[in-house]
Amino acid sequence: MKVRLPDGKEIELKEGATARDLAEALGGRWKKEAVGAIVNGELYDLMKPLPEGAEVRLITRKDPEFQHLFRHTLAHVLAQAVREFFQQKGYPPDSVKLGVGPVIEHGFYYDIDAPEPISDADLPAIEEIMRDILRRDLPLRRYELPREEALARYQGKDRYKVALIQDIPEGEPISFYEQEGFTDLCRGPHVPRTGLIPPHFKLTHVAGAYFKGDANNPQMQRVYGVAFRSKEELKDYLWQLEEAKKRDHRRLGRELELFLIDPMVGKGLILWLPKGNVIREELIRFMREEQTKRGYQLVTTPHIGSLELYKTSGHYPYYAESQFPPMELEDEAYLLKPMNCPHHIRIYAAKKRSYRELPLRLAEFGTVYRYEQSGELHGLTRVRGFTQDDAHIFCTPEQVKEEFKAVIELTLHVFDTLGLKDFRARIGTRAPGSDKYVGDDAHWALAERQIQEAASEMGLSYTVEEGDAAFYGPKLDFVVKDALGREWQLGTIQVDYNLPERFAITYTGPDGEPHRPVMIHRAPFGSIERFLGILIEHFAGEFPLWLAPVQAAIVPIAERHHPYAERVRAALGAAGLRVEADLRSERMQAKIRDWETRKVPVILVVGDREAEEGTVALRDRRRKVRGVFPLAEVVADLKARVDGRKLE
RNA sequence: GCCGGCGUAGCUCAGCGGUAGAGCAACCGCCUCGUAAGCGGUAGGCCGCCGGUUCGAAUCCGGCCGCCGGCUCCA
Repeated sequence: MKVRLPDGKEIELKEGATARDLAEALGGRWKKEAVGAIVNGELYDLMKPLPEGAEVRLITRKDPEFQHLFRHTLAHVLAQAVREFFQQKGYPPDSVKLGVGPVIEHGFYYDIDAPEPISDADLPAIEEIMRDILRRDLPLRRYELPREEALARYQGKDRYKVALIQDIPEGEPISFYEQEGFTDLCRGPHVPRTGLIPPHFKLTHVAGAYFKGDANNPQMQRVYGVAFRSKEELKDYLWQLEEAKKRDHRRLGRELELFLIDPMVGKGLILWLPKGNVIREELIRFMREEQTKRGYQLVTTPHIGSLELYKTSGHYPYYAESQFPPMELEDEAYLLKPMNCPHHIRIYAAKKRSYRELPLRLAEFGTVYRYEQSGELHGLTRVRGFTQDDAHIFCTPEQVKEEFKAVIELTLHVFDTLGLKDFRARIGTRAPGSDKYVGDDAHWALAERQIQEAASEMGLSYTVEEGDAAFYGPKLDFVVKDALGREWQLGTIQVDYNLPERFAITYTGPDGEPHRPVMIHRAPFGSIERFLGILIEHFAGEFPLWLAPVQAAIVPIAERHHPYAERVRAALGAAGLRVEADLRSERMQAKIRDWETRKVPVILVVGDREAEEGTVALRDRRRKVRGVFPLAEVVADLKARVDGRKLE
C-alpha cells in the first residue's frame, strides 16, 4: 500500500501498515519521536492501520494534538487504576465495570460501575496508582474483533459493553486497546506507551451519571480529571478555576448584598435586596425604553390563571410535571402561571381585531413559576420563580420574518449595550417522531424555515439543534457561558402557529374574512434573574456606572470636611445619581478600601483643598487616582455616562 | 428526581468523644488622618433539624432539611 506525506512524497508500506510502520520506514528522529498521526485530517495513533492512499502527517509530543492522545489514554489509566484500587480492597477485577471514558475540554472522565461508592477522599489514592501505571511505562496494543466475537466476550458478564458494542454501526471496526492485561473496548486513539503521558494531571471530582445519558439506565460513577502537557498549564488552569470561583454570582450576590435565597421562604425563590433590586429595576427600565421605541405596548396580568386556560393552551397536560400543582377550591382550579402567553392571548381575543392593528406587540415583565427538580436549582440561573421580559407579537403570516428580524436586532442591541460578546445562537427544531409537540407538520416546517431565514438575513451564525424546540414551536435561543463554563440560555424568540389555533383567535383581513394570526413569543433577557446572574459574572460584580447600585462614594479626609462632603452628596443626588457620603469615624484609607471592595465605580475624596476650591478628587475602582476636578464638571460627566448607558 | 460531598457566630474558617474558638463584619469608646485595613473594648452559638450509640456527642451512627459538584429534565 501507499501513503502520501505532507511534502507530497509517496511511501510504499506493507498491507495493513500503521503510523508506527511509517515512522520506522522514515527512520531518523521519527522513529523515536512519533506519537501519532493526522490521517486524512483525522487523529490516528501509531497502532491503527492506515487506509490505502492516505495523506499522513506524523505528530510528536510537541504537536497540540498530542494532548488529545494522552488525555484519552489517561481515561484508560484511570479505569485500570480504579480496578486495581478495588482489587486492593479485596474485590475481584470484574467487579469494576466500565461505561465510556472520553476526552473533554480540559481533561477526561470515565464512567465506572464500582462495587462501592467512590468518594472524593479516594481520588488521591487512585491518582497515585495512575502515576505508578505511568512509571511502569506500559505499551498499548490495539486489535480488532469481529462483532460476534466481541459480543461473546462480554455476553452475560458486562451489560454495558454489550450495549456499547450493539451501538457500533455495522461496518465499523470494533477495536480494543490493551495494556498490561487491562483491555477496553475503544475506538482510540491512544499514546503508544503510558510512559509518554505527562504526569501533569489531577482527578477533580466524582459525580453520578446515567449510562448512555438515559435516566432509565443505571447510574454509574463518573470520575473527572484534568490533564495538561506541562506543570505550568495545570497550575494555570487550577489558578484560573479559583479566579472563576470569585466571579460566581452566588458568591458576589452575597458579598455585594444583591440577593438572597432563604430556605425558609423556599428554595429556588429569590429575595432581591435593595442593592440588587437597583440593577434589576435599571435593566427593566432599559428594556421598557427600547421596547417602547419599537412599538410595544405594556400590559399587566395576574400570577395565576384558571386551569381551563392552561388546558386550552396545552400547558397543563404537556408540562404538568414541571408546574406547581393546581390549587383547587370550591369547584374551580387555578394554576400558578408557568408562562404569560395564555393571558396575553386573552387580551388579544377580547375584541375583534383588524389586520390594520397588526403587528400587535404586547409586553409584560411577567413573573412565572415552574417546578424545577431540586437537583437542578442553581443560584439565579435556575430558579422556581422568575420574571421574564416577555412579549407576544401577533402578526400576519407575511409579517413573521420582518418581526422576527426586528427582535433579533433588539436582542443584539441589548447584548451590545452590556458588552456581552461571548454568546452563540442556537435554533431549536422539533425532534422527529417525538410526541411532545403540538400542531401540524406544515406549520412546524414553515416556522423552522422562517427562523433560519431571519437569522441568516440578520447575519447571525447559528447551530441547529434537533429536539430543542418549545412544545408549541421552534425557536432561536441566545446562549452564554457562566464563569465556570456552564452554558445557559438567555434570550429566546419563538414562532408559534399553534396557540392561535388552540385559542381560535382571528383578525379580519382586507377581504373582510377572518384569518388566523401568527404569534412570536420573545424575551431578549429570557429571565431577568438568570440574565442578571450571568451579568454579575460577566462584570465580576464591577457594574458599569448606569447599573451600579451605588454609583459614587464620597470620602471626607477628616471630620471637618463632613459639611462639604454633604454638599457634594447633595449635588450628585440632585442630578439623580446614587451616591453615599461616608461619614464614619474611620481613616480615609480604610474607607477607600471598603468602597473598593464593594466595587463602587467612583470614589470622590474631599479635603481642605477641595472644600476650598469646590472640587473633588476623583478615583475609580481600578485603583486609579484620576486627579482633581470641579464638582460641576464631575456631576455633568457622571450624568452623561449614566444617561448614555456607557460601559466605561 | 438520582449519585457523591459539605452544613460550627452575619462572612471565612479552626476544633473531630471530656466546659464552643479565631479573623473580618456589628456595637461602644479613643484617634481626625491626603488615596486599599489606626487602637482598645463589648456583644454575638439549640455546632442545620430529629433520633440513636455512650457515663459523656459539635465530634461516632441513622433519617430528614438545606447547600455544592455532576447526571437526567428544562416552556
